[in-house]
Amino acid sequence: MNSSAQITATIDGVELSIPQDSTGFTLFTEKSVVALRVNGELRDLSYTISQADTVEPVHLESPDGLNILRHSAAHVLAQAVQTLNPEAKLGIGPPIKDGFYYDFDVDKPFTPEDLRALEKEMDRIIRSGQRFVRRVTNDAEASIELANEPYKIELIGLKSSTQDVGEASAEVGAGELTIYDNFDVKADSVVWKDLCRGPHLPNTRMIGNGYALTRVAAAYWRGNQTNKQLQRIYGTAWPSKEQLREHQVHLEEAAKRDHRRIGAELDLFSFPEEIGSGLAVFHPKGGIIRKVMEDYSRARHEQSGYEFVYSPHVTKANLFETSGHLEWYAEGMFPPLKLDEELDEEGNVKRQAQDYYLKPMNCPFHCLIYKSQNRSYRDLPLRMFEFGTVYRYEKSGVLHGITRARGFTQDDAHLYVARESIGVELTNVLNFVLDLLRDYGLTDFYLELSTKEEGNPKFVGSDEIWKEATATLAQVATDSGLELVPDPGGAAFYGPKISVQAKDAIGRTWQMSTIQLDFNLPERFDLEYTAPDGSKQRPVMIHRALFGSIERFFGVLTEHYAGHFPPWLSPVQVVGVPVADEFSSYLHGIATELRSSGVRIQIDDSDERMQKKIRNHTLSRVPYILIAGAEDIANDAVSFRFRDGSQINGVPRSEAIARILKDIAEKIQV
RNA sequence: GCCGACCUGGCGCAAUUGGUAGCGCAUCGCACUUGUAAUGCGAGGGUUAGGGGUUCGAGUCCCCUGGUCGGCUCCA
Repeated sequence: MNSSAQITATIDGVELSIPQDSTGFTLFTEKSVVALRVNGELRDLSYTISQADTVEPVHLESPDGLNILRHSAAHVLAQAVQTLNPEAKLGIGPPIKDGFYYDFDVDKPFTPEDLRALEKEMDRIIRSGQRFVRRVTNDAEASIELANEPYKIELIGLKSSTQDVGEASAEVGAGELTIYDNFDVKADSVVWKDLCRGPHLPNTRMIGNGYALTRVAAAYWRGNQTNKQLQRIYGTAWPSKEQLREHQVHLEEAAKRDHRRIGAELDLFSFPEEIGSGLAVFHPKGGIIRKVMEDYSRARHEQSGYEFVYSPHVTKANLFETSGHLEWYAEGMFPPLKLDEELDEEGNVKRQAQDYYLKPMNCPFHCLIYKSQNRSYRDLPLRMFEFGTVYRYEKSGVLHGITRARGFTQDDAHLYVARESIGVELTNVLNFVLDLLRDYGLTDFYLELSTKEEGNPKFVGSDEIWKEATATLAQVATDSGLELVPDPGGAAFYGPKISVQAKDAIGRTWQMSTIQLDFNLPERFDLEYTAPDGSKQRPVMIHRALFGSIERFFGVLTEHYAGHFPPWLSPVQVVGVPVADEFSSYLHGIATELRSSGVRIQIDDSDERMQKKIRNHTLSRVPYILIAGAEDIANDAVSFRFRDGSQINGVPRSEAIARILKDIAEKIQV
């Protein structure tokens, strides 16, 4: 056998001489390599290496590898759908976090039974070991070949017109237009094909059994509300069945922590249908948690130089005309109340109605407070804080328990600062925010910096001030030492912002606090202060919410702790369980002592058995159960039982009391 | 707002092809007086989210309204 000509390429970081017809298959024989990265581009394993290429293997377990796995699974799903329903038209089918989806235009929506049938068909396709074969085509040929796929034709058109194809980049992305053929070796023929940029796994068999179809939902074609709705099937896919199972366990864990479920279980809050969608009432237990949160927040704000203000829930339209909300936020507001209209006998308007609106935001009110007197540079920074209840007419489909509601209370503050002190003030605010979040038990953060989109005329304020403010925000963020993720173009039209993203106990990320600069409202309200040189200057406003909304933060904490609130937040901090009735007066004595220090303690002297009491109070997440019987009393002691079932027996009474008080005071989780 | 699924005593669930609402927990009463996750017995409680329709008959079928859930879109 002749040795073929050699070429030189960098393979996995090493420069090697390799046969000139080398492909990923010949270079990497480990089964875990599913694709290649050639000169930075993802390629199929079958890609032929050229002279001077830099080639790296893509392992199945890597982020790229997982995406390829999931993308290939999406293809198999689409093939299964068209096998079972040849009339189904293909939309797009990209990989997403943990899985994939594929959109279809079908006459009848899919049912859960359809999903089971589709999984069966997918299994068959996977087991049949079809090869994914890449084929380069062109607009004209592809259009003929895919004449029955109107959505794909549209994508081809978009690609050639170089429009932004958004999520559809998985199908037609940059570069050549390609089709992937599914080649069935046994049948010796192409059994299915899809317009796709690739790359794919070499073979359907590699998808294995670590996948599942999860749900169906409608989705607008190309994400545009004015387009037709397609039926979307979501799936999840993993390198192994075990990893799939792990993922499912994680979802179950998340479901167990769902604040809507825990809120009902622990009797924290509810959404009575009589009140209306997205409007919650807090029950006594939820009320305690909320009050403690608010009290602590107030105390901290007080220490940090904030002044407390209050504003009404309704206002005449005029205020929101000045602020601009009616111009650009009207659809997020409840419709106006029309007041004081008077008609004469003929029904003609004698006196025109006044429109009043429920406030969707507090800032305009605070601007009026600012304006209530002439301000000096000596007054700045002026920090106004309010637990301001706002009402927003969220679309019915977006409501989600207490984290996305129609009425909620923001821990809102507006800081009016001189331009030159923005940096100092922002640093203070960010430190304040992080410090307070840590007190509530969130410790894992990163920051997101949302900046102006260059060249977009919607942004108000001079380039100069944007530049300066953005640089200041970036500096402050960098100084915090936290990871900073840029969000270019994500700024509001009126100013850049930093948002704090917090990870919860099971690794989910929640957007928490936002710190937002505003060049717009000071302008609209014509806010001024007198500078040392006697000139009138315009302050900059910083909007800042720490919890975002108390309700939302409450929901996040509920999920973070899975209802096991730390003692300082627990509605009932201690329950005393006597072994028998005769011991309850001893526990009442301890309760009196604890209660005088503000501890929320109850003695359960109902006539249930003590085992039952322990079960009940454990299920209701009481941090400390104090048990006392003859033994304990003899030693002037008490026995602790914790939520996890662990216990410490015979703790001297004074020690027990000291421990409880200390844990509460230091906000320790138990 | 759009698509789909769903709504049965306080909570979680059940009720063959439409045949006239059951269970567990919780609640109340009685007994038991207990050492670490459910003591026993008994009782009360729903006309099936609200309204309309089809039918001899509707929790089951159809329509409208409200609400919930999963997505889409939205969350300056």
